[in-house]
This record gives sequence, C-alpha cells and structure tokens, in this order.
Amino acid sequence: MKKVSLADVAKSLGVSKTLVSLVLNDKGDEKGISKDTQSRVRNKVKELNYKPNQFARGLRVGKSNTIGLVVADISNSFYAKICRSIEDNCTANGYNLIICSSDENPEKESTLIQMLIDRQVDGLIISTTQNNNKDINLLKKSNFPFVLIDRHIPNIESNFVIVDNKAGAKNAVEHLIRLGKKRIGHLTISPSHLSSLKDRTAGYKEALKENKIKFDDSLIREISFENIKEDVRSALKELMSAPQSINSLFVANNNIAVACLACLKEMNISIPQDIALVSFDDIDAFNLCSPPVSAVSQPILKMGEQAVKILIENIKNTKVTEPVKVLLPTQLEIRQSCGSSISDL
Amino acid sequence: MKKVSLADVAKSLGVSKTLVSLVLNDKGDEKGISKDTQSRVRNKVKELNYKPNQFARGLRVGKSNTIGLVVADISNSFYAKICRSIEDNCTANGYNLIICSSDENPEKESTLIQMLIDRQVDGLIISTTQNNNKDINLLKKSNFPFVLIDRHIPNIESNFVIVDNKAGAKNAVEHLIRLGKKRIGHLTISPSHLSSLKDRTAGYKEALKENKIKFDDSLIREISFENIKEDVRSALKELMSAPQSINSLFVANNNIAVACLACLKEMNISIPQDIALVSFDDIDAFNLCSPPVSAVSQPILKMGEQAVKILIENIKNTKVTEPVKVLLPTQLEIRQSCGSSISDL
DNA sequence: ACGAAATTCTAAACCGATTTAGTAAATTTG
DNA sequence: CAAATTTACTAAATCGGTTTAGAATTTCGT
Repeated sequence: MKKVSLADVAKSLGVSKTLVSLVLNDKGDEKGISKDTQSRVRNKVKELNYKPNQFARGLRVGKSNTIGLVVADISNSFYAKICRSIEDNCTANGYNLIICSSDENPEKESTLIQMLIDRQVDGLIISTTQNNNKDINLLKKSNFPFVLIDRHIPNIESNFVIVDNKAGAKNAVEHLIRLGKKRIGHLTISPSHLSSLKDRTAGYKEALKENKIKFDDSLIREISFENIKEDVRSALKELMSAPQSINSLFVANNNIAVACLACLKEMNISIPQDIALVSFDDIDAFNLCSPPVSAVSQPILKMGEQAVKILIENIKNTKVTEPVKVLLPTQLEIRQSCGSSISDL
Repeated sequence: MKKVSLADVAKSLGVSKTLVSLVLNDKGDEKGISKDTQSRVRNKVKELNYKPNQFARGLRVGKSNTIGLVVADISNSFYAKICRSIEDNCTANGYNLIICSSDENPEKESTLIQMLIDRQVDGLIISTTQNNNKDINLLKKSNFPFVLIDRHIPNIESNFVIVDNKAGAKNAVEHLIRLGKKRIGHLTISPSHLSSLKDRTAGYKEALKENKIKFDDSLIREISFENIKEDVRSALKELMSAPQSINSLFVANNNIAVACLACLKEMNISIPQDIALVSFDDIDAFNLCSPPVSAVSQPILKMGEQAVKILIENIKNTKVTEPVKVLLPTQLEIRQSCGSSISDL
C-alpha cells in the first residue's frame, strides 16, 4: 500500500533515478535517452501508477504550482464568480488555487498574504483593501509575482486588471439623466479609499458636470461596510425627505443595492415610480427583482482570464518586466428600475 | 535577499539545526532544551524573520496542512457560502484550502480528486456527483481522510454532513397543503440519483401520502442541469395547461427556482395568485424578489464547521474509526410566494 | 568519591525528487 | 588505427527540514 517512489520505478527497470526523472520531465530527447528506453520508462510509470511527490519536487525546484487568491469575501456573488473564473484558468494551466477572504480587513489581508507566501505559493492575485500599501509595496520590492484585480493602487506601479469604473459609473448616471432625472443621490461604501469606489464617484460627478447639473455634496452618502443595512436605511430616510428630495439613485456596489431594495420595500417607496435605481455590479438577483434592476456589469470571465495569464507569465519570466495594466470596459444592463427605457434601445 | 534557512538560524546562534527545530516545534521542554536557550532561539528566529520551508517540512513529515474541497460550482450562491464556512474553519485550524468545481460532471470530479491527492492534500471534503461511487470507494479502501458534504452515498459507510432533506421537503410541501393546495407540481433536477434530490422527492411524496392527496406521477418533472432554462419553460407550460393544471410548485433547488421565476414572469403567471412557489435552498435573492420566495434554508455555517471538524479529527487520528454521520435540520423560511401565511405564524 | 541518572545538546540519516558532473562504449574522423 | 566525438546512461550532491541515536557534562545518591 506504500507510495511508489522514483527509486522504485528506477530499480524495477534496472536504470538510474536520473534517467527516469529526465524522461518524465520531457528532457529525454535533449539528454539523448533512446526512444526505446523512454517508452519503457513511461510504461512502467503507468504500470506502477507512480505519482511524483510534490514536496520533494517543490523542495528541489522551488515551485509549488499553486497560486494564492485574496478577495474580500468569497461568498459574495461578485467575488464567487471572479474566483470561479480564476479557478478555471488556473486549472487549465496546471496551477492549483488557494482562496482566502479578507473581509475588507487590511490586517487580515496582510496576514493572509504572509501566510500564502509562507505556504510557498508561486504568485498572488489580490483584490486589495489596503490603505497603507505596506504589503503591496513589500511584494513589489521583493519582486514577488502578483496581480491586483478589481482594485489597483494608483501610486504603485504594478500589474493590475480592473474595469473602467469611472466610465461605467458615468454611463449609468447619464442613463438616469437621459430619463429626465436631476436630483440624483449617490451611495458609496467605506473603506472608500479603494480605487474602484473613488473612480465610481468620480464618474458620477463627471456625468453631472457634463450635463450641467449642479453638484450637491449632500446627495452623496458613505455607507459603512460593517453596518450596511442600518446606514442605508438612515441615508435613504434623509435623502428622501430633504426639502428637495432625490428622485433617483446611483449606488456603488451590489451590497448597497441589495440593502436599498430591502429598505425601499420596507419604506413603501416604489421603484421606479418614486425613485429610479441603478447599481454598479450586476448580480443574478437583479434580474429576479421586481422591477429588475439596471446595473453596470463587469466582464468577470475576462478579468479572471487576464489576471491568471499575466500572473503566470510573471512567474515563468523571472526577469523584471514592465507592469501589465489592463482596463476593461463595463456594460450597462438596462432593465426596468429606472423607468421607461425604450428610448435607450 | 536569499531566504533564511534553519541552518542559518542555527549557525548564527552556534547551535545545531536539531535544537532549533525542536524548539520551533514546541518539543523544547520535552527534549530538555533549557528555557534560556529556547528563548534565544525564538528571538533569533524573529530577528532573522525565518519561515520554515513547507516543502522540506512536508517531505519529511508527509503532511501539507492543506485540505481539498470539491463542489459542483463555487460561483453558485449555496456552494459559495459553504466554501466560505469551510474556509473560515480551515483557517482557524491552521489548514489551507484548495477549492475545485466539478460542474456536476463525474469524470471531472474524478480527475479533481486524483489531482488533489497527487498534490498531497491531507484530506478531502466532497460534494459528490458520482453515480458509480468508484472514487469514493477507492478513498475509503485506501483509508484516505474524507468527508462527504451536502450529499452522501447510502450504500457506502463514510463520514458525511448533510441536512435532513426528506423532512425539509416534507415540511415545505405540507406548508402548501396547509394553505389549501392540492395540485402540487414538483420540479427536480438531473443527475437525480444524488441522495439529496432523491430525499427531497421522497419528502414530497410522503407529505402527499400523509395528507391523503392522490399522487400523480405526471406532476413530477426532471430538469436537466445543462439546460435548466429551456427544460423549466417546457415543464411549466405543460404543467400549467394540463386538464387539471397545478396551482402550486415545490422545486428541488435554487437553480430551478430562479429559472421558474424568470419563466413565470415571461409567461405572465403571477405568484402566488396563479401559482404558489416554495423552493429548497434559501438564497439571498429570494428575499429581494416580488413576492419574496418561501424556501427551505440549510444551516450552512454549521455544515462547514462540522465537516472540517470531522475531517481534521480523521487526519490526526490515523487509526480507523467509525464513520461520523451528521444529519442537520433545515428550516422553512415562510415569505409571500405561497399566499397568505399569517395562519402559519 | 564513584557510578548512575539527569540534563543539555549534536552528528548524521532521512524524506524523494532534480541536477551537476562525469563515465563507458560505440561511432566517426583524419 | 588511434584520437575525437557522439550516444546513452549514472553516481552523488542538493534542496531544507525532522528524527534517531547517542555524546558530553553536570548532578545525585550512598
């Protein structure tokens, strides 16, 4: 029942370990092992069901063929889909994937990154929640292969794969404006220092500006990640009852949107009659709601694909290269939560 | 810039590798290393930022402190939550987690299991989609630590953590019956050989029987996993237009429910007026729908917790023990998709 | 004060692969 | 036909830990 080792294979063929190892690593031709011997080795390997010990291999070559992924929360629909895409692309390239959730907690993220490195992952894909950039800077300095996804850090040169958050947000807000809305509220979420959120708010402002709608700072509210439901409730209460109450809302992610849907229902405010709603992040649930919620959808499959591709290239190419920066376009999915939209089609 | 090794620590302290290793593995007291030396070692380790090489350690002790998880699809909300719970429990116990999606494809599952074992995981948690039980039997024979989750295999004695699918389904159908429904349709999904699905259908049948409602085989339809939307559409068309059309529906999982919601909307059939709907699996989206969908919710956190606990015990206890079988209760979340429910509260 | 026991530590083997440096035999070359 | 080259293969070092077996020194009991 004991595991078959390279030595077992070699002994049963009457050859050296070296020879077997060379054949299995496809260096047989290069090193002048005869075709005949090569096939004898391969047959015996199959016969004995030999599988190389990854510890021994890793110890010698220093590679684990494993990638680490750090996201905010794998049970969140958006990240679950990202994970799936990354998983598929890893598997296709012979890599394993270890997934960790940081809960948007910078210290936890820091611990996880360190833990993954200690566990000998060959590279990291990170949706970072850092504000001090300490760990990312460290990774960069030590030349450890990594790719940021979903969020990047503007003042650090690094690989990243993100979407054009500003353009996406602008497009969503313009959609509201085209439907005649002028009092447009905006709910974002803390930690709001994240590039993705900043860019979305910037897109909101730019849309207003270009359409000559006076910008009113009091219409922007920041929800805290730890207390979404309560914060949304009070924000909506205020925004809806102000002297000039809002008639439309652009929210920065699916978490906020979900909370809004629940609160608006409680408050008996109907969408889109009383308030139009458009969200960033498109999740399945938006299609099932009544009315279905319009949202900015992200090219999740492509994001995962690009991130893995860039990372693996980085892992294989040890020489330092220019960071690869990918900015993917979003798409506005127009449904019924903003009112009549026929004019948009 | 090179990595610090155990030998480096030992040399800089003028002691042997053995001593450092013993201290770091908390065998210092046991092996009679003086307190003073122990703290000198620990200080130096911190000073040099020494991290043990996991390959070397794994090679010697034969453990990776990594667990493999195989689910149908990590981007499905139910499994994403299960994964998260398992992740948290692994992390808390010093284990890493490699997650893989089988897409309900038995061959892919088989490949993944083999791959994870080749990668030296210490144990497996599997939501199996197998019908021949080949791999599970193999795991059992070779005494490899594993726990089945969500689905078990009735004729194989093994650890498992599942919910009481039959009772949950029965409870859901009885809810419909209590509301006066008698023509109750049931949509299940292929591969329907899975224990979870079989048990749900059994619960449906038992509820009918105990309430003396004639069982009509034509009201049960099997949807195929690869073609959910189309299959649901045609099943609903038939069930709703039959001479004695159905007035309520119990569906076996969230995938089918989501498809039903979409189709019913398309067909302009309203819930609960035209048809009452109750689903197995409770997902966030059910709360956001109009009307919110009643569903059988599973104790996901507890499932993950139990599975990890049992697995780790199995990994640490090499001697063969009796399989641990956990059957957890479900809870019916009553919302508005079955009509007035005040009488139920 | 002498042998036994306890205390504190270490040299070397080992895990199982990859890789370096090289050898023996066969073939080619001048 | 001897020297040079090519072909086909191998012994041993190596990666960085853990573990076994045992050594050197100190303390203890009588």
